[in-house]
Amino acid sequence: MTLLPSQIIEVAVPLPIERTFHYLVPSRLSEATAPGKRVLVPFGNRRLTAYVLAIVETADTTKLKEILDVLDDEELWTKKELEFFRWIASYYMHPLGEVLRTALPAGINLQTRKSQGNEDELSGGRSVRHETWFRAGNGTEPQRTLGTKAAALLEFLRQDGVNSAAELRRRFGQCTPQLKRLEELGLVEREQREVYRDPFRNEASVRDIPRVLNQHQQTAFVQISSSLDRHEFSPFLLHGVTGSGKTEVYLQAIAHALEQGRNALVLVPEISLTPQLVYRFRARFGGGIAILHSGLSDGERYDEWRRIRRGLVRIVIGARSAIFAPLEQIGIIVVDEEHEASFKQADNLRYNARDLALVRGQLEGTTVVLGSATPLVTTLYAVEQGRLGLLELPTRAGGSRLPVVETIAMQGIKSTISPQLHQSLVETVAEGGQAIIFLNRRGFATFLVCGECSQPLTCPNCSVTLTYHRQRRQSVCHYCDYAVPAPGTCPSCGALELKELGAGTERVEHDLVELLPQARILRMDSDTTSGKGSHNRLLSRMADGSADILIGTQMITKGHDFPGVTLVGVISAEASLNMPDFRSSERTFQVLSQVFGRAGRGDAPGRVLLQALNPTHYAIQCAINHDGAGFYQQELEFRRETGYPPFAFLAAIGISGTSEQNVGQRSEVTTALLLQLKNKLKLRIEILGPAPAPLYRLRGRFRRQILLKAHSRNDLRRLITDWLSHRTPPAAIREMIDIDPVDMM
DNA sequence: AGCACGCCGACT
DNA sequence: GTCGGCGTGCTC
Repeated sequence: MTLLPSQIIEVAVPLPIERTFHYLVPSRLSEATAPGKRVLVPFGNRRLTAYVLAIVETADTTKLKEILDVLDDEELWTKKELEFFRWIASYYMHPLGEVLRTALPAGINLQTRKSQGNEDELSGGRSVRHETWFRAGNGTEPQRTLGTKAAALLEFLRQDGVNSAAELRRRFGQCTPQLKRLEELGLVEREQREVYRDPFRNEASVRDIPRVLNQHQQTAFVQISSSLDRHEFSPFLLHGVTGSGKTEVYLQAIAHALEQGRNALVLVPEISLTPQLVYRFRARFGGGIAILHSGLSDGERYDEWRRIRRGLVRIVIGARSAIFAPLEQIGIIVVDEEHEASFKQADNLRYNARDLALVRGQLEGTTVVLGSATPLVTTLYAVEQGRLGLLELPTRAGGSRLPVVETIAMQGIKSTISPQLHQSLVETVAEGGQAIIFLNRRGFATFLVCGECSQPLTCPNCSVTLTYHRQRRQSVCHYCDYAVPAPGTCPSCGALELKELGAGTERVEHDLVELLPQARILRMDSDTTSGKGSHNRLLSRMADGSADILIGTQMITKGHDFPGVTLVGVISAEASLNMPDFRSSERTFQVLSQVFGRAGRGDAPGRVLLQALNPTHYAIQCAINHDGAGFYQQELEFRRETGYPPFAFLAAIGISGTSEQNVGQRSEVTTALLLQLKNKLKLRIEILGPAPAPLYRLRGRFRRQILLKAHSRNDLRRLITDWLSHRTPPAAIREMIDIDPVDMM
């Protein structure tokens, strides 16, 4: 008797372990086993889901265990997709098993549980919903035993073919006994079909036809479609001012890909905020669209995933995680508003979907379109370097003008609302118009700024502005609890006058209620939109004219248009410049540009009043003058001088401890390590924030970020690999962000 | 991530 | 004399 050599497979487990593992496949399962499927494996004294990566030829067979089961009938991923996930795992230094788990819809995995004794049970694993369908069978009809309802049912099934139980019930009322009887007689047959829970089940769709493109749109479209015809990786930046008709270009480019028999993947920042975009896609293309976003239930998400996997979907629209959608034959990947920070996943696997779109596009040989009115500095640099093609839409499709922005220097003005803005608000409300007040700070808090040199009081440890607590007469750092008594003089220039600045939305609301007691005022920020649907409720109150003034944070710059708004006020436009982030000027420029774009959307150009203590910063000036080119030029100059991206590579490394008690110890180890690395590798190391004590308690899990900067990708990689191979490495050092993968192409 | 093994303080 | 803290190491 010859013993067949057992099949050996390589698997990844969804645990923070870098290694992969080998298992034996018993012959009864060898047929069913394939790369891209999940298997149930014994692991330690547990059992868990593992992902089959490959069938391997040789391995040390001595201490291998056998897999227990194969969990999928069909492969979850293709070879190409597995390659993509391997790339991600290596690039973000994240265990492959965890990458694969995050790429899967929630709830699909079998949970790990104890396996002592025999009553241990498998939990988890999303159920597939089944529905019963009936068709006419070929049994012979008995005389007179069929009731009228049964006869009618049979007749209907013979005429109409296969029908679902739900449909039959809708037509014939309660008919289960009759169907059962017919089935016994062999006159009907029953089958089980999978149902896909459709989140749009109840939405009627209106047809939408392609619009005539203007000259710029046409040029962009021609370039994209000819790149589609070439069937190779070609990345573009679609740089179009607000209202320039980027969406129409996407739609027609996607239509072209569909004509080629290829599919389209569309990434949007926050899909719940862009219902009109989804609506337009559905109106244009009808069915065959899958929508993936956070509002879906686990079941719906799983169903959409399966529809995509089975090729029932031609277009996938979704937020960042949609980059993992199991769509095959992709012709085009669109990343709308590519500059948006929400494309970054901020925990666990810290990927940037915008970057991954380029990587996937390269792996699959597709066209990639990054669209934005205010692209990332990095993106424009890539254009400059010839790594991205540039498509420009410099004019608004409707021909409306960008608004004229008036600046109000706040030097010497005590209140949060300047007299000019106050006056304009009074007039606007009196004329029955609406106004938006924008500021990028929540709450009531203030900080101290020198009236002479405009330097804010900052924390010596964390370089964030200190929050001024009026009652305590203290300035406090909300990161590290550093506190100083409110000083009488400016620490940088010695001037005597320090003023309170940086009022939040709450404070502005409070002040406006006092200034305009008659006006109906709304506030929209993350504090007022936490409830489900509250976001839409606020927006509709603005839309139907039952509010006069909307105060809000960045949130109001996204999603809905406000056609009734004739006045936009910007409070402390420079506040976001004080963030401890090398991109603070980039963010400021982007946000202000968006706010201004919002102002000019209606028929009238709209009026913008911009309040700032010191509006001379180039980010503010360029936004005011709608001078994108000027901003990018100056910003690149600044980046070059300071050695920030795109001229250097950055990684943020998180060190996490498991409990509050060992935090102190861990952070000491960490600091020592950091100093070693700094000296040994001559790397610049910037600490973004010292262990923020209040955060330990908040999160139960300590996390501290350290920004590592290297002058080449290899330096950075070596640095982190060295660190990881250190004898006693701090746990979980595997978070890399902000490395632009375009540079790899 | 779990979970076992292993070594030092206050308790039935 | 034990119970139990978390530090360290391993999982095919």
